[in-house]
Amino acid sequence: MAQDPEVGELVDMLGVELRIAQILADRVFGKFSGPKMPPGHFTVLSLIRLNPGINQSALARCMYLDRSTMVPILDQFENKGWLERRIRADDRRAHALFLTPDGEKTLARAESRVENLENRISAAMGKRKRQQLMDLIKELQKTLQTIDKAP
Amino acid sequence: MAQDPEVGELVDMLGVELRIAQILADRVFGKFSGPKMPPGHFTVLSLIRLNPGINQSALARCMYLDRSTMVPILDQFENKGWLERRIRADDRRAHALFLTPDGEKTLARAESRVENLENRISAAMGKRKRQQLMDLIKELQKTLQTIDKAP
DNA sequence: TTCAAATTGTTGGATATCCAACATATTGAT
DNA sequence: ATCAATATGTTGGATATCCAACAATTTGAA
Repeated sequence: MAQDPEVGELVDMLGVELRIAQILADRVFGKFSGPKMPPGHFTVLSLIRLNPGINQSALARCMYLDRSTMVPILDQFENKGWLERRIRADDRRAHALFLTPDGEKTLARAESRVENLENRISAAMGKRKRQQLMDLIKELQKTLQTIDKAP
Repeated sequence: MAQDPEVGELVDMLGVELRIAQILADRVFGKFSGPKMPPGHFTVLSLIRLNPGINQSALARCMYLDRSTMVPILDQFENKGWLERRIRADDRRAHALFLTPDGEKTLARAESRVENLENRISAAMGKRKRQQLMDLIKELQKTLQTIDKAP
């Protein structure tokens, strides 16, 4: 069978390479975290633990997702008993989010697998390069936000 | 209003940052390429131009998408008159893909907008850093593939 | 104070993606 | 030469995501 062409040699776009890297990262992450914990879901739990009482809109904003996307994710988590939605006394529109002990436990388990994965990446690429990549991705994020705001 | 927390300071995961960078890249790309040309679509046209006669499965593989995902995209493009599917004489299962002159023109127009965007990124980050980022993303891709194959 | 504007969570409709299953066609092992 | 295994394109069902619209609530300006 003839080899497939490699997109990387054909198209010089950061967006294209980012997409492929993310597909691969999600795939590998799935194997490490078990099939029950997609990567976005892990982030949701982490953010709630680190910002107890955060509301749904703020959570969506800091993950760059739509408010409405968060609803079914949180429904699932509530059904599994991983979090609680409490209506805030000072703003009865908003739901304050808190992890339950079960949610904490689930997050902790997933977290150790994630660390395991990041360690393997560090081992393969070198800690220094991994950090360099992380820094450059964040710089790209800032650059893109600037371009986005200034049309 | 209180500021939203920043996910970057809370979770140290390449996958999370990749996802955010890609969301921002897609958003900015949309403004540059017009609403009619999502980023994945641009890649499809590029790949067909650079590999005339490529079949749908090979195209999907080198974009890391499922075969079935390609079908509606190619349907759209065929309806717009941007490409042709020709059944191959030597393998009557496969459809060989070719751009029409209209497809070539559409791709060329999108391409110049993409270059424009990549140039703005280079200008903001510096050519050198942009290239460094590109190289590191590709290295991460290879690393993830290695980890994926060796469980 | 009042009332228009903005915010929050939600629903419904659209699109993109995956996976499993299928018919057709090709390949390869025996 | 046969026939099981594989590859191709497609469909249908599931999930994730976006956007637009909505009711309830809060905020802010006149």
